[in-house]
Amino acid sequence: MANYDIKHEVNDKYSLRGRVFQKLREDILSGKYKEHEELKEVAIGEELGVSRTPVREAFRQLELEGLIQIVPNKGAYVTGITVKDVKDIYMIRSLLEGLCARLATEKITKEQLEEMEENIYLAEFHASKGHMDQMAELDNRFHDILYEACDSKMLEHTLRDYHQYVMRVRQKTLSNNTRGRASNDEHRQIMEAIKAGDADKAEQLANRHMLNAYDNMVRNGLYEIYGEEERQVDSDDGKN
Amino acid sequence: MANYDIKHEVNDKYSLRGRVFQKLREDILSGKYKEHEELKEVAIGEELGVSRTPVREAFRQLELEGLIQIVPNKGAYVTGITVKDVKDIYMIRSLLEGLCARLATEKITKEQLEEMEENIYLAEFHASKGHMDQMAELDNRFHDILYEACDSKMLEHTLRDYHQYVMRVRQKTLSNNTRGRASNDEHRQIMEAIKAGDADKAEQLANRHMLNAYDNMVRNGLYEIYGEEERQVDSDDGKN
DNA sequence: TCGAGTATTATTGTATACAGAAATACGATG
DNA sequence: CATCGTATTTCTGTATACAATAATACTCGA
Repeated sequence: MANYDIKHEVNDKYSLRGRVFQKLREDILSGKYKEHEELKEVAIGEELGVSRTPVREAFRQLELEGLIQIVPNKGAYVTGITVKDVKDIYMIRSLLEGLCARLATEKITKEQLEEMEENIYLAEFHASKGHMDQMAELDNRFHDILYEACDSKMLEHTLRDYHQYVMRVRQKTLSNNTRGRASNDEHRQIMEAIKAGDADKAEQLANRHMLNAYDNMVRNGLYEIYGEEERQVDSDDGKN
Repeated sequence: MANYDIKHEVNDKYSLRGRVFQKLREDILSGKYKEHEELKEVAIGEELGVSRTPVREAFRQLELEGLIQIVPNKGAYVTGITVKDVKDIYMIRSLLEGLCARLATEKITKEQLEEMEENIYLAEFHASKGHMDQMAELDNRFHDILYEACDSKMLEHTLRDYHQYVMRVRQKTLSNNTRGRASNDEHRQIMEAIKAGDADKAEQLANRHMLNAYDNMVRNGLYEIYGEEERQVDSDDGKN
């Protein structure tokens, strides 16, 4: 039987629809389109030089990703992320990253483990140099490896979704160096627990890692700036 | 600021696309379209008396829901659920339903609590009568209330997705009456913990509720029938 | 001046037409 | 008879045309 297990992210990057989808997602995540902004099919289409058809299809996908909301016969609006959403996501991620680490302890391959070690090593280097961009990228990659390593496409998919979602909040403004190092230290601990085959510890550490990231985010001003629950978040400093 | 919080399930049931989407989802979940079966746009369109446009848009949504997989320039294929997927989902749900119950303990409204009590009461009645259809419906509704009650649209959304996903497996073949009653008993315990404001207990009970449902599913033959990991699941008896 | 009702416009929803890719059938050639 | 290449067919991908709906502007009367 054929293996239909194409990498999820592929999403047809060579079709117009795929490109529109990716472009819009990026623009929403990067903040080009503000919360509650209306996206008009023709306008987007003209901007990207395509007709409404691929735009509409991309819209349907973005809606399911939770990035926009389509009101029938009215329009498509960029969904807002509230402070509470972010909090909820970190709660959920805390549990699921824990589970992921637990599963990864059993399933991780030698290659994945090696890439993890390398990732942590590299991150240390960049931390010492203050290269925040690379830090962020390595951080993302670390979690990605973990997601792959758990060997559960369901869990992987969910975690990726959430991870991507909160990246909206992290945006350009990267975390401060202090959290960057602490985060990397936590990565190392998680890695070592996995390496040692201690699933319980790995789970617990991954769990805390998320909660720490959230705490840090809160301390760094998310709540001070956008205090009220209903307020929308524009950016933050949380380092996961 | 307008409240865009439309009910998630609405999905535009009065547009052609919405109807196509729902119909296809139902047909996939009910097993009318088998795993790996190819869905052709024109065929579906003709069957439902609509053009390809709404069908295509529905396809894009179904893909994101994970029910079909679209291969560019080739076609749309019904995705398979492996036994491992089901297992993973129950693991994930166990954690998240626990969290959901915990949150609900704080946030549940009087109306929701009342509906829950009514639900359990009714389910008891139908259990005694052997009305399996109603039991299944009430079971779904119980979890739905819980999802609403946690007051977290992120969590609610994720749980609904998973819930729907495993319903594919449950399909027509409903659980045996024994599990139905046990399940309802567990619902009652969860409800009572929530009512008593005991979040820890509610979490723990909801947690176990999922694991029990999974165990029951396994005992009822899921693994005996479709023993190998890679095998696709057609149906089962798990009662969540 | 205000408001109800209506015309107008803008935008989404759907159907269809056309283009391009993939699968299949077919036939020439060795 | 096998096989490669090419026509044919069947699909999906995209653009456009048309219909329906919602928002807006306008007119007329009180």
